[in-house]
Amino acid sequence: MYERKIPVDLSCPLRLTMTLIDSKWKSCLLDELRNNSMRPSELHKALPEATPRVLDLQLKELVEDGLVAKTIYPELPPRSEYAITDLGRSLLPILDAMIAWGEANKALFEKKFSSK
Amino acid sequence: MYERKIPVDLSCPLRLTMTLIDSKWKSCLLDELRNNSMRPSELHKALPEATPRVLDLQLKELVEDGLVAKTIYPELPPRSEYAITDLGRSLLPILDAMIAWGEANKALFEKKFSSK
DNA sequence: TCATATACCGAATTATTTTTCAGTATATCA
DNA sequence: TGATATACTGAAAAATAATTCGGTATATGA
Repeated sequence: MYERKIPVDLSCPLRLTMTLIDSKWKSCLLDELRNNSMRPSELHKALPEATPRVLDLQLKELVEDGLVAKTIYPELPPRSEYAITDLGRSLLPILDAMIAWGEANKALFEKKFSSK
Repeated sequence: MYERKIPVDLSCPLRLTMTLIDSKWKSCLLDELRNNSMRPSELHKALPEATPRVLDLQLKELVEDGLVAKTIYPELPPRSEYAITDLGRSLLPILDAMIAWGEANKALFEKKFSSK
């Protein structure tokens, strides 16, 4: 796994919160898990633009950070499930606010980003 | 300026909102500007860990995205000021929620990130 | 036996962001 | 004159994140 060379600054609570969720798919993963536990293959179906690899990597970090819990069922073929934790759930109001903001302002940015 | 090769997906309002603020210093810049317009040198004093270069680059993007407005005073030595716009201000409740979350959960992550 | 589904992992490559460094310009002040 | 402060820029390098590809394992069912 990648070892950071420049340490994250924790003295800024904003940076701390951002650090936990600002990877490409983390916020979407938390949003998907808000209602149900899901298996990796289901998450991939729900977020088809993400490669299974990146979901796997980011789920692992979410688990490390305590926002998501992983359960492995010792079956074959293998089965595992990811569930949001209470800590992860406590971020949902923030995600909800971002979703609402994005919906309210979507039109403003559609043109702008089409070229980006 | 860097030209994106992989386009940003706008169909997800969460991704849209994240995209606008998830650079290293953008959220901190918006937070600094909430009460007063500030000059680049003042912002650098307020965020001493950020290089002037990166603040400059990210301010430019915030201006492009309409979250911050720039005023240039035709004086010498040169003076310019950055102010948060109404659109930028509408993100502050989200930042406030992130700040509150970060403060509430800071202790949990202090050890974890000391090695990261 | 062979293909399938499932979850996972390693490593190389590519994409993106941030840092670093060396500049530009110009009035003011010592 | 020469140092200073201010805002800004270009370009290369370094750091970080994401993508791509190929491989592991194993029971089940054809």
